[in-house]
Amino acid sequence: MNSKQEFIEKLRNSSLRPTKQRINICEVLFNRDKTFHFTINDLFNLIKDKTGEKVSLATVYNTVHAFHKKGYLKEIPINSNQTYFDTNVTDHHHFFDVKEEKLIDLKNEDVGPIEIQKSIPGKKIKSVEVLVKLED
Amino acid sequence: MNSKQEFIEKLRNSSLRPTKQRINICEVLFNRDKTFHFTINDLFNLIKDKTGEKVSLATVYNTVHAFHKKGYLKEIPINSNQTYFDTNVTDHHHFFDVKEEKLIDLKNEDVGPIEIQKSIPGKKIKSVEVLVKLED
DNA sequence: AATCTTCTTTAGAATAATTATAAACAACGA
DNA sequence: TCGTTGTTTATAATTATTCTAAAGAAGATT
Repeated sequence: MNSKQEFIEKLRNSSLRPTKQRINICEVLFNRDKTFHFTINDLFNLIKDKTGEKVSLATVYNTVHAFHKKGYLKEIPINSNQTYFDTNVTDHHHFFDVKEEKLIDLKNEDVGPIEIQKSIPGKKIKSVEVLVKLED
Repeated sequence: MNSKQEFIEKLRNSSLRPTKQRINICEVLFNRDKTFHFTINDLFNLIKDKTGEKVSLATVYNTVHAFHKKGYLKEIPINSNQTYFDTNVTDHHHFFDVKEEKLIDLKNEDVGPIEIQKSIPGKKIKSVEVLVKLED
């Protein structure tokens, strides 16, 4: 359980002023035990449901992008009509249940080490992500 | 170099009638030595440039989706505003140069074998894709 | 070849996710 | 408290993709 104080710190670290709206967003994002996979639309709806207060869609977009930039959220590469984010920002991979359109975390130890034996001059590796698509 | 006859076969295999437009699309997609990574918009513009004939955007979408469904094209999971496809439908992975927004093929042997040591009851693995993001 | 049926193409409209705008408002520091 | 700067919001704009319905082309049948 995170406290409001922690959210305020997180926001300040992200150079964001701790406003009522942003704290509500944090409440939904970070006040949980398990990792949370979501689309902006999921989040937008959950804020209304969980806090009883509405935050404008534009603010949800802005805040999520700011957190993403600061590394408090991870963007998951999937081809979907919506962009998925993850509150688990550690190095890890995903299952994607194509039918249910649901993401499931894969712990790093669930996937053997991945060795990339090719390099591109002048470029370095920023991230290595595995997406395992699931079907019935 | 593929011939028009091969395109016609490909189309028939996909339950598509070989029309002038679709053959032009094939010309741009499959008449090449190297693998081709593209967005619908790339393809749309290339058709005009390479064949001198315009094909409507709707037809490009329809045909690409039909080929994708039949396995003649692969969709690459990336978070981008546009969907990327690949003419290389063999099992392989990708570099994505974030700055240039460009894809580069990774041969399967460039990436060690990937072992997934977790399973979800009732689901089976459809695909395993590695995306390596590159930065400067 | 003429005809009929079915599939295809097309322009344009509709949809949906995301981003931009600019005015009202809130947080912060002096 | 006041002034500055950052923030929220509704709404408009943008962009990728899908839908629609009418005109046209392909394939089968005679």
